[in-house]
Amino acid sequence: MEKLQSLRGMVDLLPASTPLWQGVEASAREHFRRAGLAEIRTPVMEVTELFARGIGEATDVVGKEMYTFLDRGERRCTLRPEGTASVVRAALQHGLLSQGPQRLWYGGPMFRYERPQAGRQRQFHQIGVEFLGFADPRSDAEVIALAWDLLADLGVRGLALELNSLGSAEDRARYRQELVTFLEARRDQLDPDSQARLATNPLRILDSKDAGTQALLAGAPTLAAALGAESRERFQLVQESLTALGLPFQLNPRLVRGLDYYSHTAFEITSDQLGAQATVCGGGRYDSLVEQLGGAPTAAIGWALGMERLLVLLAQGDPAALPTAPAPDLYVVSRGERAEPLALVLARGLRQRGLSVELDLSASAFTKQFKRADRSGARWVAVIGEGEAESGVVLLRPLREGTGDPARELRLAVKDLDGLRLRLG
RNA sequence: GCGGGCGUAGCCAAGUGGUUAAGGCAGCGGAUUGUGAUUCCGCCAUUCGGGGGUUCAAUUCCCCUCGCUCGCCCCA
Repeated sequence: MEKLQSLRGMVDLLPASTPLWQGVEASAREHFRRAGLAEIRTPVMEVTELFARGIGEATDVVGKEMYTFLDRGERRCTLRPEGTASVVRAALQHGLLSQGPQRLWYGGPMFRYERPQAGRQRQFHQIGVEFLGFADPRSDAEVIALAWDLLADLGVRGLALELNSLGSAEDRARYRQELVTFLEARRDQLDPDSQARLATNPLRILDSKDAGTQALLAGAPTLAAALGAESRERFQLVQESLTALGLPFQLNPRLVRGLDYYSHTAFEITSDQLGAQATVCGGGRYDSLVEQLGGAPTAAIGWALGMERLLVLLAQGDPAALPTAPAPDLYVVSRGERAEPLALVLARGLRQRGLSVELDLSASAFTKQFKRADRSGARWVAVIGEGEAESGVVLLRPLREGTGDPARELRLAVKDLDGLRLRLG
């Protein structure tokens, strides 16, 4: 029989790595708590139209990367490829925005049908932030600082913050026209990918990696020059706020980002330690999305952070700084017909009092049980053998500090759970 | 979707066209039926990702396929 395996690009997170995930999640939660964000959880599946309309038909994500299928009711469904569209949909559906601006965060799996490679899986995980109803340039800085501080707090080094402004929808449309006019005249000098994008998504040509295309772009009209006075001033204010916060950023005029809904501020936090997929966190302003999805015009900005990519960076840092699985407070060994039930009761009683207790269920020789006790990393081992069962007294021996010192061993009544709890705490 | 590299046990890994596929780690059992270092002994791949072909004979050569991996595209 063929071995059953997980689907391509869908990876298991094994016990060895879950403490690290939990550590990152806990840290993110704490940062969000301090900044007054509320968590929102949306379904991993939505009607396809949400993404088609929200992200943009011409984008690669919608065009070729979505997991889309018909359910039993013939509805066209899609596994979410990103979080923003769902969050906006949920906010509109439940009238959240009529209660005022929303500072939200979310986390969870996203799905894109792509060829897996370093830092990219088909099911991957994002933590994201969406500020709905905030137009002030300071909100851009606040949102970006949230990502930056979280990453810094996690100990990630060597990050760069890249920043650009895509201008208003009108600026973009005007620039798009200028760019297309310029490039159409030089179409044959473009690489094939860029030629195709000329019709579908011309701004994306700006961050083409093709050397010839980049050379050509050196003489092209720039996005920065196409920004209207208002957009320019706004971008200036964002930069001033970032500077006031001490965030070092680099202007990257070629930073465009693939999703249609971005406007004004666009940013990425990148690392040169990630291989081809350098972006750990990306985001920007999307002032037109809420309206596009049927709501009132609402300014908004957010970002998403790739968990897998972040973990790659953490793994490159100091291993000792990473969270590992916690050791139990106590390991209980027992042997004998009368002892074993007592050990079971003891373990449960101490757990009910808040201790973490691992119970040896092997019924093997004490030597074996002690080896396991030692390897468990527990601070104490509790021993119940025939003698202890007879007298109703459990032997507690320290396994870490004070180990080997008979004076540090304790003997307490098995039934005195509160007393045991106190000594073991 | 396209290109490169790689698939021998849970992990690392040697190996050869020819009887029983090294070794290490981990695991399990025992030496030690009341005590955790170390050490010692034993067990742990009817099989070399899967299928087909060549051959007297294939893990080894050929083809296909699947998977992993790196890159392109794109994104977190």
